[in-house]
Amino acid sequence: MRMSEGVEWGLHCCVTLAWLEGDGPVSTARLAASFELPAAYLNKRLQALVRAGILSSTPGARGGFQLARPPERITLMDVVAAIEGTDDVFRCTEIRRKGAGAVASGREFGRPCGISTAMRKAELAWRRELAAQTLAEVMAGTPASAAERTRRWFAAERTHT
Amino acid sequence: MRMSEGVEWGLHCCVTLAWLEGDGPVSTARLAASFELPAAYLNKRLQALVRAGILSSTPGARGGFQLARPPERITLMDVVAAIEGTDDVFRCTEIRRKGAGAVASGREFGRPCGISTAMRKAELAWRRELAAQTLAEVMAGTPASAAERTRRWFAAERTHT
DNA sequence: GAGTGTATACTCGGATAGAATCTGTCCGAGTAATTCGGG
DNA sequence: CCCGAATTACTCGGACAGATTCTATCCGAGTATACACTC
Repeated sequence: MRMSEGVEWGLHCCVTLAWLEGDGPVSTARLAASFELPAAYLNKRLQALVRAGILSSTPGARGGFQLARPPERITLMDVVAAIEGTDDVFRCTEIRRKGAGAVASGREFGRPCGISTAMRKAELAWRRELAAQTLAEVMAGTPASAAERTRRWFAAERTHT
Repeated sequence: MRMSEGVEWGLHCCVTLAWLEGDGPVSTARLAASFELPAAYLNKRLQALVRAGILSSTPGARGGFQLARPPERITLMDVVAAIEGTDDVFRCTEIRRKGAGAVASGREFGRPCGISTAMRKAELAWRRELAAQTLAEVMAGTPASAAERTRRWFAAERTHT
């Protein structure tokens, strides 16, 4: 079980877009170049973030992506849900009803099985923790030099293109 | 991202083995039949639980699997770790060092990136919750009729084979 | 200089292909209980 | 009745195949800007 790489990409791109706020939209190609990622594939993930309302995209020349709302109002849960989907990680397939359980009175299965609820409980703790952390808080924990360097890199890119 | 079905299988098998404690080892074939699962594949997962020290296996005729320790001392985390492995779900690939970050002073990357630590924090909450729940507690939440029915099913199997 | 048409630079979405992982099957080797045959 | 060999019923582990998901690429369509060209 592993989380898609797209989550890491999406989070880093959101942080970058936050640092570049006010410079107008940033194209997929430049974002991809800044992390050495495949542009077409990254674009698919950014589109998912747009559908989730985290980014906004502007088509046409000098178009691209920018944050749809301030980083204080974007949680890690938002980004993970947008890219990984909202399905439970543990999916109960109700094997308790098969075989030995097939002869049981249907009434016994009125409530979800204890295993399913226990797993869900742990998963909710994970989601709660993700929802408690905003992009702004994560950004606050990174050195200012990184933000500054990123801004310079994109400014340079813009001129010599 | 989804958890392997083997976790559900493993948990249900552990609960069943706990209910059948004292009846001696239970073979893969009978466990598989009781949930209508493919025996050979289930066996692989049970082996993983043995390697993790959760189950013990006895080879030879009338062999099979049984719990290696009481269900009070088996947590959901134990079972998940045995089957899914102990790798982090979110794996940081350090894309911050690529492209725009390549020119940065190496000193800036002394600490892990904020995104990585934030994701890890959420994951630890998940693991903590899994480790807090024992198999015995999960069993306590299931109706006694299910335990009784399971015991009867296995007793019947044993006689007419 | 204003208006128009064309080129350009993007996003968007689908189709598709390759790689990795998950699920499932099969077989040979090892081990212990059971059964059978000979003394 | 006892001992030993063959049979049986399991686990263990690897090799392998199919299905699903992840990663990646490509292309056509739509849209907005920039540029050039005409009047």
